[in-house]
Amino acid sequence: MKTDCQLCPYISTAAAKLAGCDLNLLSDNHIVVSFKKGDSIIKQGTYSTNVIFLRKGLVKIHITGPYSEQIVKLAKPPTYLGLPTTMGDKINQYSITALDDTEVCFIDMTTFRQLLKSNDDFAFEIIHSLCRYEIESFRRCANRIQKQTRGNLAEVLLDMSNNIFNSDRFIIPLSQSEIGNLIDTSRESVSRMLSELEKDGIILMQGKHIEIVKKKSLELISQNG
Amino acid sequence: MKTDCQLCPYISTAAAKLAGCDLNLLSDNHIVVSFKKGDSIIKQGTYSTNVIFLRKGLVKIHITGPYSEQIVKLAKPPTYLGLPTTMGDKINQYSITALDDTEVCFIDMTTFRQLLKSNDDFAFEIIHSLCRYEIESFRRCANRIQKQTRGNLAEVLLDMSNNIFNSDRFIIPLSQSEIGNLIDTSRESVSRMLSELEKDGIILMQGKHIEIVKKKSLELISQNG
DNA sequence: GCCATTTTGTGATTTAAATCACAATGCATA
DNA sequence: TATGCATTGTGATTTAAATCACAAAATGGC
Repeated sequence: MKTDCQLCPYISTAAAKLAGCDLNLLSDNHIVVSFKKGDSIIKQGTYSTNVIFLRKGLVKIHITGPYSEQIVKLAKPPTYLGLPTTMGDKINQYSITALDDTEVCFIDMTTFRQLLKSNDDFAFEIIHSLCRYEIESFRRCANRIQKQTRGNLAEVLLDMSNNIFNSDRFIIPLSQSEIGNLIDTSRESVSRMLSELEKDGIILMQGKHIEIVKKKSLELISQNG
Repeated sequence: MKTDCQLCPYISTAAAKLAGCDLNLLSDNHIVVSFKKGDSIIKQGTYSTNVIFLRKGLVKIHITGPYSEQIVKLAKPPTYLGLPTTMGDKINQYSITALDDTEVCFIDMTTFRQLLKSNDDFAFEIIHSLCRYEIESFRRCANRIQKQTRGNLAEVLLDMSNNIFNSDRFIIPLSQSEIGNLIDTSRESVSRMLSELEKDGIILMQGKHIEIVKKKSLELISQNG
């Protein structure tokens, strides 16, 4: 399905810098695709010539580690995905899987490069966001390594609440195994710690439904360990 | 000290894409500065309006974590440093410290942006390298988390041998505490494991001088442990 | 060359969290 | 609605590695 990018409510900061014919070029050279929860959007090791723009939904980025699959981070709209792949050797260096019903634009790489060439502001925005990702990833790594499991779990819950769902009540989009994988701990530990948090009245859980009751306490745990 | 970038033996892949007057612009708007081992090149939290090009030497990038200073990675020439800072809010988001006598170019941010504008290939090279950094950082994080200490230590030694010094004999540019910090383990564990590796005849150590004797074994440990 | 400071080596003890084991619950779909 | 598979909860045990404690070396400045 082609769409007119002029009218797109999900248009990215970078694409917003594109005017007239550049935007038409983008309109003419992309396809919107829907994915259902659990669907694989890109798969590590496969070939790709598209940049992906995540316009709606939620995804996880995961990579094959020395022993097992490792979730690197969650990504929410609006964001470009798969840039490293298309810029480099065209082989996907990581996988992206939908955690929820998701819509993405597949943008032809040649088009994308053309836009970078013809529009400095667009290029600058892309560089800007890549730089932000780098800092985020430094920070995330330092946190995960230095904090204990309790702190990391608290941080993930806060991240979901503050940045992804913008609400204190939401449905956790990951299984406990996946959370464990994301914060580098075992499924059992996640289970135990969620129980503890509930026992302490900090959160309320009902299946995957969660409510953060004492956000301040959770923030303290996130900061102190 | 200003230098003519035309003649620079350390010119970056990106800058190599610049022709004539663009290269003169770069020549006129940068300063080469030398740092001695241990000197701080940029310090987290301070203000900066320069991009840094690492032309000679070796540096560590480190960030203030929730508990302690964390070494994120080592960087060797040729590479740009501090891009995220200058692209974003101008406050350094991490520190860079020389591990050896080092030479860097301070490039004025306005100049750098101008080059990005006027030369697509330059911009594309920058984007390309930022993408590579992102993938590397995903990979590094997955490795550190999944491997046990032995494996991570082996990997760092191999990285130094293969990518930094291009030799099986070199002088370790970090203290054991710093290595511990880099691979997320304690100083004592690093000491113990280096001793073990030596006892097993895999490496030979004399102070900070190290020789990798059985590289194959070290690679096996890096992969499996 | 001497002294202070930093770095390293190694044993003993503690600890956070993994792993194992198994039951219970939820969920999807045939 | 029944059947099977994936997810979750919780106790018991094991384990890798941190921490503590102290001595020995090495390094650097004066």
